[in-house]
Amino acid sequence: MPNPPTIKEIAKRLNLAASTVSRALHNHPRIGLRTRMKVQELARELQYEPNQTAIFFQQKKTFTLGIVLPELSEAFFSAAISGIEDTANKSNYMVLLGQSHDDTTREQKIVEIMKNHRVDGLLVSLAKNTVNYAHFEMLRKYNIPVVFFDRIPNMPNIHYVASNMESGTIQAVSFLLQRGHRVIGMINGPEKLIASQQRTAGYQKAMQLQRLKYDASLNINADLTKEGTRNAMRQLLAHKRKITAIVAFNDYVSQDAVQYALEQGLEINKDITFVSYANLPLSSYMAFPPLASVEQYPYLQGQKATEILLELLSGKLSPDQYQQIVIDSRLVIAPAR
Amino acid sequence: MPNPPTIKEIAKRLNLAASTVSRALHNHPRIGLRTRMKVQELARELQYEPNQTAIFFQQKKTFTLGIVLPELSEAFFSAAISGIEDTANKSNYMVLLGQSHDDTTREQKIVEIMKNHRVDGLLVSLAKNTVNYAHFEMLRKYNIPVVFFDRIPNMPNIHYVASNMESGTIQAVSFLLQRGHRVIGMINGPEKLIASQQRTAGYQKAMQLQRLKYDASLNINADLTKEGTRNAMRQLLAHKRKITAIVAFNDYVSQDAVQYALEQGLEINKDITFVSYANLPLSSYMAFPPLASVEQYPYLQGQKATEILLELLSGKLSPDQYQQIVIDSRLVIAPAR
DNA sequence: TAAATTTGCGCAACCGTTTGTCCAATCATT
DNA sequence: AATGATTGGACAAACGGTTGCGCAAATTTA
Repeated sequence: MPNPPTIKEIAKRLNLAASTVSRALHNHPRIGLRTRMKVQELARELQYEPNQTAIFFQQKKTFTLGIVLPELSEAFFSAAISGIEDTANKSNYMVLLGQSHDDTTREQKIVEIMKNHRVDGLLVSLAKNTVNYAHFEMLRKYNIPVVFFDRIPNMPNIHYVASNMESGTIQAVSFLLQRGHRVIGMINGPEKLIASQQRTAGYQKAMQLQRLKYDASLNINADLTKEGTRNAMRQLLAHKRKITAIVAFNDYVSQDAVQYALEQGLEINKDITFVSYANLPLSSYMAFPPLASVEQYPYLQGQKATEILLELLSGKLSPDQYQQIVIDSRLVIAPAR
Repeated sequence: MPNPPTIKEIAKRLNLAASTVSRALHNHPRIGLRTRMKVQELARELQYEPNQTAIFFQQKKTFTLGIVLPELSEAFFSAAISGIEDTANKSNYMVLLGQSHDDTTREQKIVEIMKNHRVDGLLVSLAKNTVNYAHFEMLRKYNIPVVFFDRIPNMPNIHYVASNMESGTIQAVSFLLQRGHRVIGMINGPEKLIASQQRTAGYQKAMQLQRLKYDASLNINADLTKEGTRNAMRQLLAHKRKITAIVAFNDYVSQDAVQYALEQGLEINKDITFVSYANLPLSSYMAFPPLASVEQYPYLQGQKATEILLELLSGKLSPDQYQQIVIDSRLVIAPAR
């Protein structure tokens, strides 16, 4: 009811200067033990709480991190944000959220609002179609550091954390080869995507490791839609060589592919085996989960990205020491069930 | 590079008082048109942006809403937060996020930090085990309004939005009755949960509508763990009456139950049929998705809750006009596949 | 033409906290 | 005992913007 107690209030009651009270509360050595105790006691008694907005204003700092990402309903991002939040909280930072819903315009607007809210820094995973990065460049002028994660811009001089699909893909293909599969199809993503290129590279290298020939016609670029996946499957199943295993771009694609295979009368894990990349946490509930899955460590990515941002903010890292962390993906074999 | 322009800066250049500039920028009628124009032009030229932290401080308002919920990786909540965010953004509010991970201690800490960050209001869905509400009561002292959603406290005089499981349950059971099922099992949640009681009530009413007798021994309270579900299934399948359909507490429970049924050699949708409550967006990828599912409208709940909070903040709603919105759940029949 | 209004803007206080500087009193040094 | 060093605290400005009030000039009214 009465206004929340302020430092001035405490100062007045104790016949001290506000500055003294402030210092006393911060255990400043220049303040005598006796007054320090008196101040702290009264503060406790009055349930004094520093007014953060005043501090933010005064310090030009809000202890708030802005997060811009496409879509929380995607498991990858909801895991990533947990990593972000946990890490931020440890350093007493809060997390301001904005979903772009994969819309560049929304993304721009969110960045603008967050800038106005004076977030100390930004963690960003790009909207699918964002190709113009002006709204991020602009932040340099305001000295707001940005760390990108997972979906990173094609731009030099940025901080980012991303996962490299190559390592996981090598492992995935090797896993299949080891199990005797020789003709392995790949339902890949759009060709321009770095993630697709990495998958291709992984496929090639895995074959090379076994001194086997890489057959590009087994590697199909699809568009990640259900129809696109079905078309890719059609192609693959019609291939002159008999395909016994398929590496799918992600779990969604994998499921669509499985469905198609079932329709064609194939028996999963017998006639044809699937390996995928983990986007889903619920694979244990899926009808035919992939036999193995490439883990991309979303939590870890969020964590790393946040750590970098925090170091940037604390000055431990200078803004032009561009951090570009690549987290190797890794194959995880599904537990038998 | 030079510090961002301030009102004072503009005032100095134009030989005006800061107050005049401020009013000019706000189109205050007492400021002459000519000076108003001059000010606005220079502001544009200098790319003046009001310092929000200064405004927050001065106005004692942050245009920030705190969201406390258990777990974003649960589809229900990630949908809810979309509703929250979209609604908040429309009114130029930002959203500060905190996950309790279903831990009451974390929940308390988050609320504390958010209070210190001076959020204008809070949207809360309780951690599973929270039974003490002191950390929310405390907010009244600070005049921070709270609107609960979905997981609401058992406490009078609060604002909340929740869904009523009764209506959906009536529809679910009726759906099964209509399809000829006469002995319908229910795997319910913990007895104390309001949501469980609503399910029971719905079950009873649906039977009553058809002048059928409600058999309590068909309605099992389980604990939502996999093991609990399996025990419930054991009981149900051992029931003296032959159960042909089951209403499961949610999709997770449903899947565990399906798994058990399969192990027992039952054929899904023939020997036994499942109906559930939608927590998962991915039912289309599940092996045996429930035949129908009760929709709880998470997006809508988030939206409604936010609207109430915003009205509370704008004064359109007085804090003691307790809003208690119940959204009826509704059965959604799964598309054939 | 004098009085009453209106118009347009400046002054100053204020929001709560932090921090650089200055001053007085106390203490130690020689 | 005079000087210097240390201690403990006060003063005031600053962060950027808002707002109540006052006041002069311009305008209208009687």
